[in-house]
Amino acid sequence: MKRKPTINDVARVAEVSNMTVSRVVNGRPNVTEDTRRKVLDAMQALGYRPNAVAQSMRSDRTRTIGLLLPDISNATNGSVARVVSDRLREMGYRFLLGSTGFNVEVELDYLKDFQSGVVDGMILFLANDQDPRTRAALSDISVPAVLVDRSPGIAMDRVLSEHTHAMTEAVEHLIAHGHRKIGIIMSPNSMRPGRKRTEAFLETMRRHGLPVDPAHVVDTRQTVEDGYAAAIRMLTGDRPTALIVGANQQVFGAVQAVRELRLRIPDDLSLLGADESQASALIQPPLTMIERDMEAIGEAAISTLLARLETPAAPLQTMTLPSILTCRASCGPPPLTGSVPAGTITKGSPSQ
Amino acid sequence: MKRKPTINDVARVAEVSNMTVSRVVNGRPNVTEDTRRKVLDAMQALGYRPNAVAQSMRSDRTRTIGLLLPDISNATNGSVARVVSDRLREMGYRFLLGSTGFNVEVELDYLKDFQSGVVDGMILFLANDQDPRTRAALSDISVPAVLVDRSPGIAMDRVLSEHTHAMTEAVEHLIAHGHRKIGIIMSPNSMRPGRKRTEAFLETMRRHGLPVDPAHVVDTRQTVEDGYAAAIRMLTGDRPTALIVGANQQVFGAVQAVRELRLRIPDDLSLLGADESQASALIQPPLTMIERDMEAIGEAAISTLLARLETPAAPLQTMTLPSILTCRASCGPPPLTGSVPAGTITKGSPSQ
DNA sequence: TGGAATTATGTTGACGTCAACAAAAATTTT
DNA sequence: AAAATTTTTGTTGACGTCAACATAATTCCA
Repeated sequence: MKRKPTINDVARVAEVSNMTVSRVVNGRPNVTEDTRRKVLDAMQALGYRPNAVAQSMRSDRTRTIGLLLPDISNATNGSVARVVSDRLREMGYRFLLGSTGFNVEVELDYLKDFQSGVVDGMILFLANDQDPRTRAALSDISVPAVLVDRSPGIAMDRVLSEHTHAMTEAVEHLIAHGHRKIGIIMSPNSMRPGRKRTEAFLETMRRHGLPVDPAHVVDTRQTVEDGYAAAIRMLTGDRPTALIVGANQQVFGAVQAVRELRLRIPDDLSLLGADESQASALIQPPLTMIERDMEAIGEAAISTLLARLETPAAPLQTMTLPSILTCRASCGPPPLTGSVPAGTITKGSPSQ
Repeated sequence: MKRKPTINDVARVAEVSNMTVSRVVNGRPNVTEDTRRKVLDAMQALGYRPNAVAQSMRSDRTRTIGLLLPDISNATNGSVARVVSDRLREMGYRFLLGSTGFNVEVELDYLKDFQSGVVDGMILFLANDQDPRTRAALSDISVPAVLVDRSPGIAMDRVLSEHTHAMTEAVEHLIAHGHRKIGIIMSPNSMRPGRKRTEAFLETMRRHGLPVDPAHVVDTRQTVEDGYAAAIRMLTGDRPTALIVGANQQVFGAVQAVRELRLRIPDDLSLLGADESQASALIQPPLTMIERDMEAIGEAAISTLLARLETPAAPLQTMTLPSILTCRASCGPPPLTGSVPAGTITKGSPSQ
């Protein structure tokens, strides 16, 4: 593994100046076919590759984008990463990844690091858009950045998901099935999806005059384990007849909890999930879910960012992408026995 | 978003030389507490961050590692990426990701790109270790690299999985249950796991004197769709009584196929999967699987690579990590009716 | 207190590339 | 064939940092 040849080495071998080599490398005009040949031969002979670091140094552009995600091992994040990777490669960009583990300190580290000149721009799926340190870091950022589904109240380019409609529809779907006691497990308020979805849930329940047991509204970390623990707790004792699990990984934990408690879906419990598109193919019965197209979100983030790099002075942009409720087989009428209050009439359930 | 301050700007403000600033930044000794204070104040005031590109230029080290994976959206790859990300961050490295989509051309592009000085080393989960172009690219690589579970026959640092034992055990597990017609769906021979596992399958069947229907040995791309298609094809008509699905994503497709064909697991078909650790938690019944600790593999790759960076001249290293067969509930005796040839005696099935 | 030893700070140049300008060679024009 | 133009090639310096060396300031000890 010998020293890498530089443009000067090529120049020496080809018996031209380094500038001529540079012209050949960059496909500039005004080089004789003859000279070009000599240079290409020399490059070939030496196995020359332009040094990207030196190029970045000269041009002050790295052709690298940073992507910050809470957890790359999670398939939802993974599909974002894939589309980001693919699109960026097509556009001739490299791609620096940071998996923050939902940890604010780690996130702040990455935000700092990405401002040391290693990336031309960044796409941020933050773990927390409310922490004052994060907000401070965001407000004097020195590199173009696109925020994805977070709203820290700082003027930035953003790609948002619409959460309110879909959650409202989801809750009303359950209500239409006759549910009155509905529980929700959600990611923390420090993330926009959890915030918006919980808000929409509470608001919809309120509008329908349905009481919400505080013990049936849980926000917790976005992991299988926490989803499991929350579901176990909520489903033992005075349990709801329907459960909304609003964050991707948590769905898996909740399903596991339901199985262990020997509850049948949807006979004993209606389960309504969110975001984890693979789950629907795997879990029996297929889950009714609030879904969003993570790949489209990734694409939107990239095109927003690349547009920004192209036109730094353009006005800030916010794109909003929909969430949709996809009905499958995990929701039905509540069980007639058990915790349904006497006197309640189960309304005819709509076709699922 | 103003021009980024340089070390010289800090020097001017602090009324010292740039070298003094450099010393402060890098925590070098021989700086008066007084001067250090002045410099730190100036850095603070200007919001100075050292330019990583210039540092790389100077030191010829980027503190960045490249990771090449077939598909980052896949949870198995994702968990590798996570551990790589975490460990590298701890060690003060950045992390450049390439998701190749199982595409050799893309892979070659990345291999070239990663040799332009943007990374200090790379970890390679190649899509193909047999393609002559890939092998050529690997044999005159100019950056330290660790190959993960690939063996192109080129002397390199490697982290391998042991496949033969686990697959042999898996096949014998099925044989002990009484299966004689066993099918296998596997990733292509261009990847070591597919190669080794198929070999072990065939060898074990041979040793037990069991015939193998060529239509029951399929290798195909490592996707849900291809796993589904292969399973549908194999399970209609003269189907095996047990099916081994040896590549992670394919398992999901196969399960879907089994459900659509209304086959019960394990009553109608024994199913034995591999690698997809999350599947066991999600799929009912829990699948008996050949498993390996992808995080350990990721850790091993990193420590091998970092050791190489530390000691470039050390002898090449190969680490081998185990696969283990974990029995759950998806394998049982073959159905008595149907395709079991007359006269065959089903042997007592061992406790699963 | 003066000179040696130590500590603090500064100056120069190089990493590899390429823009900007400069010079040389080839081509066209008159 | 000399001048003007165009095309090809070359030279210099700067991007930001820091090692190596150089110098200035301080401390130490006889």
